[in-house]
Amino acid sequence: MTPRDPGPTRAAVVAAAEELLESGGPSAVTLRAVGEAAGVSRTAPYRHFEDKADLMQALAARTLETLAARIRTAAAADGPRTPLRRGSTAYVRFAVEQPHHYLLIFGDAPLADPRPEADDGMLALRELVERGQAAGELPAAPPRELATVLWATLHGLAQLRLTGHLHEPRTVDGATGLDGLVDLALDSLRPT
Amino acid sequence: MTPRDPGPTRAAVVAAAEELLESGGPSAVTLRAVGEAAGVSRTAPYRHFEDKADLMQALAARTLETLAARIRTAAAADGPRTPLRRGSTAYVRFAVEQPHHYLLIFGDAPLADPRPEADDGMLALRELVERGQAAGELPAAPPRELATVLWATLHGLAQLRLTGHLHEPRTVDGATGLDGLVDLALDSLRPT
DNA sequence: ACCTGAACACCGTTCAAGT
DNA sequence: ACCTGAACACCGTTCAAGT
Repeated sequence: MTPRDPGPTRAAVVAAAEELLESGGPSAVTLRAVGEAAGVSRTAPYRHFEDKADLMQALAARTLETLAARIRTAAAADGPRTPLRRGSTAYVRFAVEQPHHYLLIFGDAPLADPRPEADDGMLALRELVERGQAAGELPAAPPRELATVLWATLHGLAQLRLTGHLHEPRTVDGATGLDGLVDLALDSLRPT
Repeated sequence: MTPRDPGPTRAAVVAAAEELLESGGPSAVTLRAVGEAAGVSRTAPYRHFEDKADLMQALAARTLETLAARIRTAAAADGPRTPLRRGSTAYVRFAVEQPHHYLLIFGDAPLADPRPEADDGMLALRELVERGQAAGELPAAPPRELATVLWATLHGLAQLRLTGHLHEPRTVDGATGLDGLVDLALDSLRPT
């Protein structure tokens, strides 16, 4: 709580940025607003982050971990559907629930650091694919490439929806909206 | 050529914005730069467009038409591959060739007008799907939803690539990079 | 009707100065 | 080492004034 050592200020800055992003979207995250919400001046963040992009990347790293955890938790849960289907649904649901955070990690803005971890952070999807292949749910294509195709499909559905290009998907096969499209995509991916 | 009637100025503004977008990306498209490049003041565009978003939407509409034409032209061409595969490849190639224009129409920025034409502008993809179904290349799912899934996959591959999240896709089955992933996606979509 | 120049309310970032 | 306040170079947009 004491604003002396670097820890609290840095944590307060990150927390302020995260809250502003969630409540007001990316345009609400200005260093002026962040400083005010964190109780410091608008230039104080420069002592803890190189620039604004560096601060946003710290948020992105946290979000990426949360997304991977959601996928793995959903895949590990019980239920009539397969782990592949539960994990895929969890992906698009996370995007819809946290649109600004999702677009922060996979939106247009080129993250300063094109770190491979981001892709390998999508290792959770690779796990889903390998389980799906073992269960005979998916074609016997190279897992890495097949995971990329699955990622692209889930991301495409989510991003088009969040950006307003895909308006209110209709009910498909009893499932509603995006979930139904995810199921349709997985139904269409047949094993060899 | 005479800068008297509204036509030339408006056309010059659009042309200037288009050139700036292609050469310098979205951050280079400022009304000041547009005005200078068009030979008018920076506030002159306000006589022809409501605001900057309105100007960008005029560019987006043109780009959308170009993309649809590319898909249809590729599908109508001759070659060993099917129309579905040629059209799908043409989609991602357009995105890679014109990254800024592609992200203008399907990127994060919510177009002011969430017009249904954008989706129906993707009617070209719907046509591909219906031809693919008739040829026994695709599952017998509802064409509208299947076209959405195809769109999401192609868009996902393109957008992740353009934003740097998908770096240099490896060679897949002899085809290179993104084209190989498009082929893999279509290979995995099996008819019932 | 179209255009201009100054002005306004914002940004991110830099830097000399303080503790 | 950390923080501050003023300053700089940008934005989009508005508006009174000109032709």
